[in-house]
Parts: sequence; structure tokens; C-alpha cells
Amino acid sequence: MTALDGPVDQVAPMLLGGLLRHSEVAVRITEVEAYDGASDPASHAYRGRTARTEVMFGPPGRLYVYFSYGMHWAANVVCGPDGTASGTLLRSGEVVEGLDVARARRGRAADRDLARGPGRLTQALGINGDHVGTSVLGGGPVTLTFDPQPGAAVSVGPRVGVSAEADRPWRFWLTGDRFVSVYKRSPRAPAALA
DNA sequence: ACAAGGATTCACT
DNA sequence: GTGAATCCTTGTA
Repeated sequence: MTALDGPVDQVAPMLLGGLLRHSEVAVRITEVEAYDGASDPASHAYRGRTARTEVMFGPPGRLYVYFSYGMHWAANVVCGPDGTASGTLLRSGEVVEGLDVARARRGRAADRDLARGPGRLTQALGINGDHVGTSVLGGGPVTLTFDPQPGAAVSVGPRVGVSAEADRPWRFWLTGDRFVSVYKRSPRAPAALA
């Protein structure tokens, strides 16, 4: 029983403002996306258990990390009760600790861009495939600290990059935050309704 | 065994 | 704004 075992579209916005830490680097989460296994064609787990998506069916709080476009890692926090496949993609954040380490990992990039984007965020934190299945709820190398801010304005909008169900409003971000990635609709997604 | 496509980023025009 | 890089996972033969 954790704060993560509810419906993913309710859990995802709760991660906003939270702190994800991997040793000396910590990131304040500013943007997330929810993915549900059973009802969500855009989810990797939609077609059932496979070797890759197995972790999404497990207990909440574990990391699901996958390799995308042949060059980027993207990190999810598994949500929902054990046996249900859902997860929250960590899309963007602000590096608030370990700036020097994050800068070294990200090459030449503006501080604002250190973790602004799913692939950038994992790179700044040093998260990769080795961390699949690691719990972020304590005891592991990666930890997630909730920092709920009841008064904070949260925006909701369509998801990025997915070609199916792009218009499901399951992307959440802190309204007006500088450390939110720019929205760019997938070229494969059907045109938005007028 | 093979072919297709992707929950993206970066450099260049 | 546009296009290339790059390799893993999955479905199909």
C-alpha cells in the first residue's frame, strides 16, 4: 500500500514537485505523462506481458526504464496495484542538486535544458537500463520524495510523441514552470480535432 | 529469421 | 523548421 497504487491518471500529477534523487544529483519533477496498460493503446504494456513490460505489471514504486529511438533512455515510475500495468513517464524536471555532475553528463547544454525532456532527464540523473525494477521508495540507489503542493496550479494536456491516443489528456505539468518541455505533437499522430 | 517503427534529441539551414 | 542518427522490441513469416 503506497501513495502510488491508485489510478495512474490520479497518481501522475501527485509526482509533480517531487524530488527524484540518484546519488548526488536531484531533480524537481515538473512534467509527467500517465500510461495505463489495459486501456491505453499508447502504452507499451497494452498488448500484455512481455519481457520488456513485465516490470509494469509488478508492485508500484519500481522503475520502468526503456530505450527509445536507438539512443535515449526514458524513466517511468510504476503505478497501480500489483498485477495492474500502469506507469508515469517522467518527462521533464529541474536539476536542483549536483549541478556540476549533471552538466558533465549532459555535455554543453544550458542549465534550463539539463533535464527538460525524457531522454535528457535520465541522462542528467545517470539512469539507464541497469535501473529497471529498482524501487524508488527507499533502500535503492534512486529515491523519490513527494512534495505535494496543494496550491500549485497544474495544467493538463495531450501527450507528446505518441501516435495512438495522443489526445488523451494525460500529460500533467506545473503551470508556467520554466522547466517544462515544449509541446510538439507527434508527426505520426492524427491531426487534432478542430 | 526478418522487417517495421518508435513515450527523442541535436545540429544544421 | 527540417531531417538524421541508431538499436531495441515486437509481430509476422
